[in-house]
Amino acid sequence: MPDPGRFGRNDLSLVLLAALHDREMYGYELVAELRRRSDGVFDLGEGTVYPALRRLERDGLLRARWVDVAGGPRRRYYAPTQAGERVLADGRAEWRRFAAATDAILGS
Amino acid sequence: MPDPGRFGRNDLSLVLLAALHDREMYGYELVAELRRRSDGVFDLGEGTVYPALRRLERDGLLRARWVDVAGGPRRRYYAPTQAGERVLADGRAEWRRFAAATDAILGS
DNA sequence: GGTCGGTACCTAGACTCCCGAGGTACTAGG
DNA sequence: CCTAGTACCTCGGGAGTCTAGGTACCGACC
Repeated sequence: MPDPGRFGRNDLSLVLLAALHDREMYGYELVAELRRRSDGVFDLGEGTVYPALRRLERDGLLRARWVDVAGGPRRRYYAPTQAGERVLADGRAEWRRFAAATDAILGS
Repeated sequence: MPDPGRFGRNDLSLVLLAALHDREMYGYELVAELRRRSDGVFDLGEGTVYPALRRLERDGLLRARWVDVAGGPRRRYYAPTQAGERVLADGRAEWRRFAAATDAILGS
């Protein structure tokens, strides 16, 4: 389980949970989707995303299923579990407080 | 030099630079000031802050000076260098893009 | 046929760095 | 004395990001 309260950590987990909350996706798709939706800011390597997805699965926050695709490699689709949804909700609140605090220090 | 563009990294460095941009401070004071200004969100241990300050100094982003105080331990005051101010300015822009991207994924 | 690029997954290792736990030293108060 | 406060520091663990690779299959191009 991600450790809220640490500094600037686990933002990626939270972003992944949020994206997968909106729509079930597989890793490779997720990378492209995050790049698109973030306007290029989140340009993540696969070596970042795949381990993160497996951690979230290991921690019971995502469930995964393999899907065979004709004419291409099989895909591993991820979606949040109930626990994942809870962590997401908490994480959203946490993020808002963190962002507000950072804004307060950085100035607008 | 902090590496902008990485995910959830070096946020602390940026916050420290910003706080010290507003006013020269020493480490112990900085911890209290960040806690105050962030409404308790940034409750950092000294084991977090002192090494971060030394890293920033090592990288030429902060300059430090010792100040003797009557009736108490001496203090090490920090202020951003010119390079530090540049990194701060870049970091502010970077933070805004990062926060906007995160908000875009998390939803409001 | 061979090569290239795209899709889709994965691991290993380096590196950063946050944080908890401890340690030093001096002051002031009970 | 002993505790609490000020003020600095280091060490080690552990988590997590990223670069750099590797596997495998497909289709297209020359």
